[in-house]
Amino acid sequence: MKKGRLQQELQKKDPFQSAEQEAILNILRTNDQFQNRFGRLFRKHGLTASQYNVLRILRGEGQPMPSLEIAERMIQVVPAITGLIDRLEKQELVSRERCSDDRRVVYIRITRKALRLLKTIDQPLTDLHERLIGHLNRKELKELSRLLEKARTSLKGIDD
Amino acid sequence: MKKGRLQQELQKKDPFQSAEQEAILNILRTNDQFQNRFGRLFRKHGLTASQYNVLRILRGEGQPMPSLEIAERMIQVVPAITGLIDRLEKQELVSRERCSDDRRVVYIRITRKALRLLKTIDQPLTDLHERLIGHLNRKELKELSRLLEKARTSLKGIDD
DNA sequence: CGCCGATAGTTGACATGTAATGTTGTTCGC
DNA sequence: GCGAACAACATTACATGTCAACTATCGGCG
Repeated sequence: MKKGRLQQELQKKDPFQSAEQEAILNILRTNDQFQNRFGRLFRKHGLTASQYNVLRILRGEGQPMPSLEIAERMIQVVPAITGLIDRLEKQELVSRERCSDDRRVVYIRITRKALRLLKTIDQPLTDLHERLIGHLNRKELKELSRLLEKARTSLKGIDD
Repeated sequence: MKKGRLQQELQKKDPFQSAEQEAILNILRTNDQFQNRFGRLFRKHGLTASQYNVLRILRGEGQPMPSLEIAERMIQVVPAITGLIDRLEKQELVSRERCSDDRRVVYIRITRKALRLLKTIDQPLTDLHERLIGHLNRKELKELSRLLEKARTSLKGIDD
């Protein structure tokens, strides 16, 4: 894919301006396209990607957990969780339970209905994973994970 | 291709049983965290990431282009573009121009104000790229890009 | 000409993400 | 213990992304 003349002038350096930029654009682009596929799969089961993530976290935890802890694991800002839980509750996929010790805390519990739903998604999701990057061999997959993990190490300590 | 029952059983136990899943989660997670940083940077300049992308595409093209072409390059569905352009127009960063040949087509033109704005973002953005993955050496960056590009090749022909 | 299917955009309803602000309920210093 | 700082959520306002359905054109074809 060619870059526009103007852009090349403004960023006079390598063809791609920098290997850094190229790598980052590749991450963003790959993510977008993968997210698209996952979104479609989840939608077929009546969920959105975020909703699925909440449920997956709850199942993984194995017991009710506070909203904030869920938010934390989702790398997301807090306010979004409230509405997310609202909608999941409306579908009877989770329930809210006030903690009696500390009445500020709301525990979120996954329902059996949700567990059944997740079970129907497990296999199609695994298949999708396989189709999306199953053509990379094991060594490539490991290397990809290693590089991405290394990339994220820069995030510690950058506040701005 | 389908995996055997063996893999299915293994799959249920350890969340990271497959290297595929691990790699995909790494992509999603890295993307989230990077997007966060970029979002903050753009916001400081009064833009969102999507808005910046539209402007960057227009600058790269060097001339007015139809809405749908912008949407296409952004991997996004069409309707989102309309609102995006609306808000950019309100900020006087782009202007709409009906094509006289084919009156269905709307050309989007970037304004000088927007070009000036982009110029003030160029350097901070380059710096951010550098901070985010500058700690990977050139060989690693190239390999990362190669793997991600290879990963995306699976997207052709999957309609599901 | 006049109708039909395709194309380019727009609009509406809804889920989500972000920031800023408000509400309770807790805890801690004095 | 009492009041202020704190913590856990909720609420509001706004930008964006998704799908479905609609409008305005365009291009052919009879």
